[in-house]
Amino acid sequence: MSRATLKDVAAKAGVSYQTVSKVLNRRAQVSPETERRIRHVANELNYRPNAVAQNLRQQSSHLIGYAWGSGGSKTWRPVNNRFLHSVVYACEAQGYFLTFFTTKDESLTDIKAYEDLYGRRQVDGFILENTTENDLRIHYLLAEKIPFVAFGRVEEDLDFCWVDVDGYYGIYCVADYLLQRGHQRIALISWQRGATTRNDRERGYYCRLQEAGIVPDSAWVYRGVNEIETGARGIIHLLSLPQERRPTAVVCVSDQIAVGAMNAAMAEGLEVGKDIAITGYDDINMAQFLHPPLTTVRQPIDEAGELVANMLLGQINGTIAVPQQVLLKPELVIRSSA
Amino acid sequence: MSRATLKDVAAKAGVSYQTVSKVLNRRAQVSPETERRIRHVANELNYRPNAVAQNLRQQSSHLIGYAWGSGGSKTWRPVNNRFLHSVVYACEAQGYFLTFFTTKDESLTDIKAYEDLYGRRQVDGFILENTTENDLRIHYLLAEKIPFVAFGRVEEDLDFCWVDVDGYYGIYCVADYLLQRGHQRIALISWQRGATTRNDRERGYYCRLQEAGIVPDSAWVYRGVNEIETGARGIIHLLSLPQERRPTAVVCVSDQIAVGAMNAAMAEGLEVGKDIAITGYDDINMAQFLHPPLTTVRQPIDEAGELVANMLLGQINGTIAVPQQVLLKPELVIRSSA
DNA sequence: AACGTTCGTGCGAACGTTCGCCAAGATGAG
DNA sequence: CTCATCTTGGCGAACGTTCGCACGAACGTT
Repeated sequence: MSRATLKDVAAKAGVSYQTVSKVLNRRAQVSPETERRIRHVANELNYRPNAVAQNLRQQSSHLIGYAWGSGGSKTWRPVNNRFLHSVVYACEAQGYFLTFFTTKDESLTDIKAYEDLYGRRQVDGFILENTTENDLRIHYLLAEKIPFVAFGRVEEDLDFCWVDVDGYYGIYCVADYLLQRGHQRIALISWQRGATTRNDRERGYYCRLQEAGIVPDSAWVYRGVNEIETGARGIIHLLSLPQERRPTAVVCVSDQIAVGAMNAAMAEGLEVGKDIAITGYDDINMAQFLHPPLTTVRQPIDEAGELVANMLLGQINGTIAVPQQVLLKPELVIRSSA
Repeated sequence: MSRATLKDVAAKAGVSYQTVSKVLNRRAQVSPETERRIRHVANELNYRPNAVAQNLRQQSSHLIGYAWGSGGSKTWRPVNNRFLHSVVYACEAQGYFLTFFTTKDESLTDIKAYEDLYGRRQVDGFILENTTENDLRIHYLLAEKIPFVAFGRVEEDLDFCWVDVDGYYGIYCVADYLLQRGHQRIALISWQRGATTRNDRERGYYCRLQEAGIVPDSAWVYRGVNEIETGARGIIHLLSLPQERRPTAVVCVSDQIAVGAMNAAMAEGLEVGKDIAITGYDDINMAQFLHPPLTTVRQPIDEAGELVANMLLGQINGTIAVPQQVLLKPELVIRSSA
């Protein structure tokens, strides 16, 4: 049960409870004998400091907020498992925990939730994800000087803490690799929305092609939502082009899209990796088990999560200078789909 | 900033701070005039009760613990997004939040983490997932009378709170459907491990076949880990059987396995849904976008999450009698793969 | 006019910590 | 033998709430 409090320990050890506190926090000189006795009793009673009381005293909840968007209870946005796990792990190492909260709108920009949580001191800071252009949250949190770190920068000229992965570089590498493999007509299946990330990755494509002296056919770029079907539709569209304009390689901005593209290409009788090259982005678990295994881009997600967490905790504890920004480089993973 | 406390509001409204508290908690008769004044000032100062102080006073952290297993920082187990979201949502409706913590071993049975968290009163209870036979956590939590609810029952004869989905019924329905469609030689690709869930689903298969007077060929059951490749290996194995023993339908215990099975079958030149029937279990997002769309079993995950959360909160608040057990029925989703 | 009742508030205490200051007793130097 | 210093530990206060009890005033009842 561990109902024992400082007073219980103190009573049994014959000292004042404040002394017990000091001993257990190693900030008191007491005689070795007393210390031994106190520790012994604490151990015997299985004493554990009450975290809530500590939090009150220390004016900190030791909790980090992370929004989980949803419109009503119905829809929800999947969270990035891998990222979150490394955040949780890093937080815990410093005595903090991550707590989820839901926002009314799916886009996470429901300011009231943030205001309330921080106003009530339920959390010491926030981790933002899925940031958008003109993100209300960023403006609000900056204005209120509430600690936060975003995973994903925005194009605006705001000076705040973020960690991001260089999508420009990732797609640039993909295009570079495809060019090296002799491809000349390279297509892109991208998103319609998702401003920052989208623009970033598309720039990687355009830049590398331009450097190679290739002017992309406007029909080579197909856009849709981030779903498997978009990949399939993209392929159908691309294969409908006349022979001489038809691409031999297709760059997809996500593995999900690539899966659809591969399926559709196979359905059209093409052998992926031979008749047509297809690449993805993210290196999802499934990527290596697909047929053929998918050439894709792996983001250093674990590292990103750890950085985000430590940056936020540093900010909260005042041990780092803010703002800080970190741009990580992703890595090309070559398999046989391209 | 919202630094205002009860005392600030009280001072400005010319009453004692305890009165402010009572008014705001609606548990005091005060004159309408005083109430109006207090509310006005509270609003003006943007007062929010300090959650940590409330928690200390109320002897409750209003936090629910949820373990995220990992061996070191490297590996991690994906969490069930859908389930978690509905848990978070239901908790929040009652003023509780969900917090993650990591356990040393992947199997989540690191008792120390639970002991410590509850001992320090950092959480009011736990939600268990991925329960195993002879689950140390269940034994420990029961013995210590720590509130918890498990998503997933175990076969042992322990009386605790759980919510589960009837895997027996799910697979039974699948087999039933396949029989109706005229299949006689029905195979099963299952897990090697995962005692309770596995046994449950397998029973559904065996029972329905037995009821139909079919004695399953022992070669019809293939087992492996829960990965795409297992499905592929299973199909290779099944197709290697002589014509008259070769199954015309394959029941997979997860969509992941089914994906592998479908890929392999297609690679062998079979048309899935026509030459061979393949079914999955889970109805993952991707299922409807596969080629052909996958016939599978959908679990009422949202409902399960909500039930788990409410059962736990009821237990914590002492408003429900424990233990309670709920077994939910899954639903067959017919598409064209079978 | 004396006496319960209800209403509207105030007040003390408690939840379990941490932190700084102060007081004995022991120790050493002059 | 006295005075400064160090060691050891006690004590009060504070963090921001909630809750029960008490108390004066107003009110209605005998």
